Amino acid sequence: MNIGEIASRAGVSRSTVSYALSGKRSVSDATRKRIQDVIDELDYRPNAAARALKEGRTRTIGLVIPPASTRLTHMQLDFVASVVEAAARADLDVLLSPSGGDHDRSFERLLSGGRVDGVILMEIRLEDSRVRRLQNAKLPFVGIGHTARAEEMCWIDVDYAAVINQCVHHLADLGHTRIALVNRSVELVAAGYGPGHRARDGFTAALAQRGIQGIDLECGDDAAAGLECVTRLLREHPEVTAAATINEAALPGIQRGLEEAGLSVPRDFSLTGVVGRTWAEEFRPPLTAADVPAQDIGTQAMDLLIERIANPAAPRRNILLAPPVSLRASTGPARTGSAR
Amino acid sequence: MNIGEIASRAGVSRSTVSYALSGKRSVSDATRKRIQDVIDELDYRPNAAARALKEGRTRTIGLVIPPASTRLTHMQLDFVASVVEAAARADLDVLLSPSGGDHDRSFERLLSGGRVDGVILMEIRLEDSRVRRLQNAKLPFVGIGHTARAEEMCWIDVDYAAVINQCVHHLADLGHTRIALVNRSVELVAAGYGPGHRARDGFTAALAQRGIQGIDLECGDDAAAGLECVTRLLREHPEVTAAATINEAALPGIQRGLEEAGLSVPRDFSLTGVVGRTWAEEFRPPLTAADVPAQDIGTQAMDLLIERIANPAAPRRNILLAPPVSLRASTGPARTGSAR
DNA sequence: GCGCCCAGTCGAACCGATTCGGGAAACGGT
DNA sequence: ACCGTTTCCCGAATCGGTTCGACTGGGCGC
Repeated sequence: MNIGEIASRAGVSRSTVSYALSGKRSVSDATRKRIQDVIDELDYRPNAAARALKEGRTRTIGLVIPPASTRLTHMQLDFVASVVEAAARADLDVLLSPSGGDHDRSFERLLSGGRVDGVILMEIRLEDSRVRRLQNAKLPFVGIGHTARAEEMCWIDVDYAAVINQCVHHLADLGHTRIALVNRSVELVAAGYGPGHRARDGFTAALAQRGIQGIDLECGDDAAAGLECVTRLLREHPEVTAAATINEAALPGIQRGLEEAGLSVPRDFSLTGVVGRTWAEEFRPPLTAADVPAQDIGTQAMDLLIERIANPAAPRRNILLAPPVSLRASTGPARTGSAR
Repeated sequence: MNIGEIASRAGVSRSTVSYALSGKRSVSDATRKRIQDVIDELDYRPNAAARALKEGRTRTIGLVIPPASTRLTHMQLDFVASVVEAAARADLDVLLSPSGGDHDRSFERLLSGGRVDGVILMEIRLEDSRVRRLQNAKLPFVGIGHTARAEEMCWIDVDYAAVINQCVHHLADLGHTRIALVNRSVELVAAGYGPGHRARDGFTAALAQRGIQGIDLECGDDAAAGLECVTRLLREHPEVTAAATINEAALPGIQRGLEEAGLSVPRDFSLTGVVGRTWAEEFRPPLTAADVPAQDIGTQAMDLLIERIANPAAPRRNILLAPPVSLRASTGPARTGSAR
């Protein structure tokens, strides 16, 4: 059932049906009604592929998420949800592409013409071949995160350096002098994952500013790794009394590791994170954390993309967010003396 | 840049380029190489819309998720992730449609021709207009969950009745004689949400079998509602010593409510859930729960859909899973006497 | 009464691929 | 030398929409 079928049943030409539907030229009320009746009767819907082919756009955007093997964190999930919601508000559809590496067929398909009008890219590395490939394909895109050359693309990102810097200062204010940074996985950091590097920069800068010492740790992106990481930390560096982390997935494991070591948070050990507000509040105890406005980020990324699709030649805007640290129950004064 | 451009640069016809790419007819090695060189040089990719139009399929499936306003539970997220992963393995793309109600434009778009080859539907209600609309549109689909008439569609589902039944028997075995069921939200249950109704059925059946009494509660789908719900439960029914729930989103609130009431799990109060294994193990204390194999469900749903797309006339298969209850640390013997 | 404009409609071209029928050349067998 | 195959390639039709140019008739101003 196509537009020709509707046209012949309504006794008009195909173009008239098209104009009746789009309203781009006037059609008499009588004709419009006749056409609408036929459409309702047959439950006709225009073919999206044909329309996309002719119009040269699909009203669909691609969302590149971390590969399926890694579980999404709450924050990433909030990104995805808010992008999807923002897209729905703009009457756009979202095509999901789980791809991190260079050779993902799913990403490859995204690049082909007539598939999506634009792309939102997550989990960007400092050097990321996907950026160049999107540029080559002349596909408008926006990053949640950015590469080493900030000006080469349009993005919105969390200022991990500033955020971790604040966390360390907060812990130092509480009297902690030996602080650990629990980073993302060693593979990810080695691959040049931006937040990992920037968090480390903010960490070492803050340590220097306060004249204190820190331990810099990578940790796998799941609870088991968090448990193993914190256990090792407590064994090898018993002097450490606080940790700052950007690794949300490891937090439940860190929590359990402290518990198993007989340490109470925040009495014996202080912990800060970089997570969404809801999750920080559900954490036991509620987590002192930089509350990342994940919803806003997704929405704004979508806005940037829509703007970029409408006008690809416009200057590339960047948005850097440094959410303040919200004090909750997971940080407290450093224990004096050798309580442990 | 289209196939004609490639053809003229390589000095062949458009059809030859097409055959060189698809391999559906033989092309001489020399010609193929010439064409490939041009393609590599220009970084040509066939237009997906044109291909979809001609071939009559898109190699894309639609995934209907709960509307964006509701946060996905871990289990739902696992469904989504595993569907996406299974799709990627089959070289299919996934189009996300956040829609629950009857008038979602996003769902409406999914029904139009040339958009997706099939659909996976989540959060199905006992009477769900989307099922009929998909049938009318002659779009192959598979439900994760099912309607009141099991035979009208192809689905895979968790047997909530059996699972809750088992949970109640487990609690009764431990000596609990006053047990609560924490269901999903009152709106969802009123709207005929299947798992809500089936859980209640399994609950009342088990109570009758054991000759004990229960409290049947609806609870909103978030932590705040869980907190409020359990607080009310403890106030109005202080004799209750255990709860079974299918409401994953409420669990953190339930946990906090018990804590605030000074009750320790499982010493003073036992709790069972229906959640994914990973999350059950991360819960504090680890949750006695029916471990829903969410990954498998997503994968199998995808398999069912692929089968259904290949052969729409095949009989509609149904899969009902009743994962056994894994005993963890959140359930224990009922306290005797009036400990509270 | 004449010319003009506008609303309403149609026919045809076009978007960029796939695919079928057929033709030319090469090749092998007798 | 002739005929039948096979190999390789081309041209044209097709998928289902959108859109441009053109045509028709009615209303209006002068």
